Amino acid sequence: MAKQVVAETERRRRRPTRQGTVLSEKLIVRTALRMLREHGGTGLTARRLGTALGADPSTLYRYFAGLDDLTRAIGEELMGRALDTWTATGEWRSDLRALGRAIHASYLADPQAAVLTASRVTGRPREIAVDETILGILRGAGFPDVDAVVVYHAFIDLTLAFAALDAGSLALTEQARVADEEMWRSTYAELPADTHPHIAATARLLAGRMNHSAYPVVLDTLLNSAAEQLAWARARRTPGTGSAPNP
Amino acid sequence: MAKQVVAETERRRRRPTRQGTVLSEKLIVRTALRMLREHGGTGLTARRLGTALGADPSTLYRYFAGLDDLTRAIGEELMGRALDTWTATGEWRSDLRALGRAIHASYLADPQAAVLTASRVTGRPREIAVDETILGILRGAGFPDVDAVVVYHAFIDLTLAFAALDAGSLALTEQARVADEEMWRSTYAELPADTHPHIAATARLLAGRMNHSAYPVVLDTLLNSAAEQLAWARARRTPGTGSAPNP
DNA sequence: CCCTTATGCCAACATGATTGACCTTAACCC
DNA sequence: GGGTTAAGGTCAATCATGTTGGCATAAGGG
Repeated sequence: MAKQVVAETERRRRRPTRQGTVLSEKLIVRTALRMLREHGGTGLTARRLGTALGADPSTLYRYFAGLDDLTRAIGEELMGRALDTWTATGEWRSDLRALGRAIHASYLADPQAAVLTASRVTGRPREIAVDETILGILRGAGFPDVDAVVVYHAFIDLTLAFAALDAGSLALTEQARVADEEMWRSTYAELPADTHPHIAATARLLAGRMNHSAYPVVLDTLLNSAAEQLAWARARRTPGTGSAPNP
Repeated sequence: MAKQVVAETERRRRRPTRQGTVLSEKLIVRTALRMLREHGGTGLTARRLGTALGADPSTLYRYFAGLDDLTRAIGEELMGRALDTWTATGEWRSDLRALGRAIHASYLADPQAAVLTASRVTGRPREIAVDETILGILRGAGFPDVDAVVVYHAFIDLTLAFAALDAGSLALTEQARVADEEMWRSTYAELPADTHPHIAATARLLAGRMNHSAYPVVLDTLLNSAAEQLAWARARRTPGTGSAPNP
C-alpha cells in the first residue's frame, strides 16, 4: 500500500481507474467538496469518496497520507479561492476589508468544508500567500512591524474564527435546520417575561438579527481601531506635525 | 433499548452498575470531560466512556439520545462553569469584559471539549442564562434595544468564535504539537526573504505573538466601539447636554 | 519491445455508533 | 414484608468507518 505519498508535481504515470476516470489531487479535492455539499458534514467518507470517483477507497491513500491530510488540502483550496477573487487597490483599509470578506465568503460558500478546516493550519502555499499578503498590506501602509504583527494576528484569527462559527450554523441549518430553528422558536421565543425579561423584551429584534453574521460589524471595528493606531504611530514618528489623533 | 430518554429530574431508580458505580447525567458529563482531557479530541467514544464508568456502552443511551446529545450537555457544563466564576459589579463595561473572558477561559480550560461544542447551540438553561445576563447588562446600561441586540450579537459570537479557534490550537498543541510547531518552524520561519519578504521580516515577532490569543485585544476594541455608540445614543436622547462623541 | 514500478484493486482488520432482546432489581402499593 | 412493574442495567449483533498488506497491471523510459 501507500508507504509514501508521491508529490503531485512528480506524478508521472496516470493510470485510469476501472471506471475510466483519471485521478489527480485537484479532482479528489473538488469531489470531496461536492460530497460535503451534498451529503452534509459527516458525508465525507473514504468509501463514499471512492465510489464517487469510481475508484477503490484505498486508492486515496496514494494521494493523501490519510483523511486528515485530505482535509488540509480542502482548506488550502478554500484559501486559494478567496485569494483568486480578491484584487489589490493600494488602499490598505479597503484592501483588508475586501480580503477578509473574501475569505469569510469563500468559507461560507462551502460551510461543511469550512467547519472541518477553518481551525486547521495547513502550511500550504496558498495559505502562506494570504499571510504574506496581509503583512504586506500592513507594512506597506506604514504600520511599524510590531503593530503590523498585532493587527495581522487579530485580523486573521478574527476572520477564521467567524468563518468557522458562521459556517457552523450554516452547516447545521442545512443539516438539522428543523431541530435548530425549532429550538429557537420553541425555547427562546417562548421564555416568559417574568423569568427572562430581557430576552422576552428583545425576542423579535433577536430573531431578525441572529440570522446575519456579526463579522462585518466586528471587522470594521477592528479596522477603525487599527487606523487610529496607525495615525498615532505616524504622529510619533513626525512630531510637531499635528496633535495625536482620537485617543 | 432506549426508546426514550428519561429526564434527569424524573429519574427514580438508580441501579448500580455491575462494577458498583451509580450513574447520573452529571457523572457521565464529567467523566466525558476527563476522557477528552486525557485522550484528546477523538478520545471520547461510547466504548471508552462506558468502560471508564464501569458500565456497558449501551447504558449511555439510557441517559442521552446519542453522542450528539451528550456533546450538547458538555457544552452546557462549560457555559455553567463560566457563569459560576463570574460576579456582577454594576459597571457594564467591566462586567462584559469579565464575562467574556470567563467564557473564553472556561472553554480553553477544556480545549478538546470546547472544539466539539463551541459552535453548537444547546438551548439548555445555563446557556440561556448567559444570554439573559448579557442582554440585561446592556439594557441596564442604557443601550436602546436595537443597539443592545447588535452588541449582544457581536459579543457572544465573537467570544464563542475565539473560544473555538483558540481551543482548536490548544487541542492540537496537545494532540499533535510536534507536527504543528514543526510546521511553523520548518515552513514559516524558513521562508526566503526574496519570495516572502514580509513574513521573513516579521518572523521573530510572529513567533512571539501567535502563541497568545487575539481575543482580549478584539474584545476591548468591540467594547470601546460600543461605549461610543452608547454615548451617541444618550446624547441623542438628551439633546443640548453636550456635543456628540467621537463620530 | 521489455522491464520496472507507480498506481489501482481486493480482502481483511480493528474500532466506531447504535439497536433489539433480555434480565435484574429498585420502588411502589397493599 | 411480599408481589408487581418497568427502569435501567447487560449482551450480542449489525453495519459503517479508516486504514493496511498483498497483488496485479499498464505506463512509459530504455
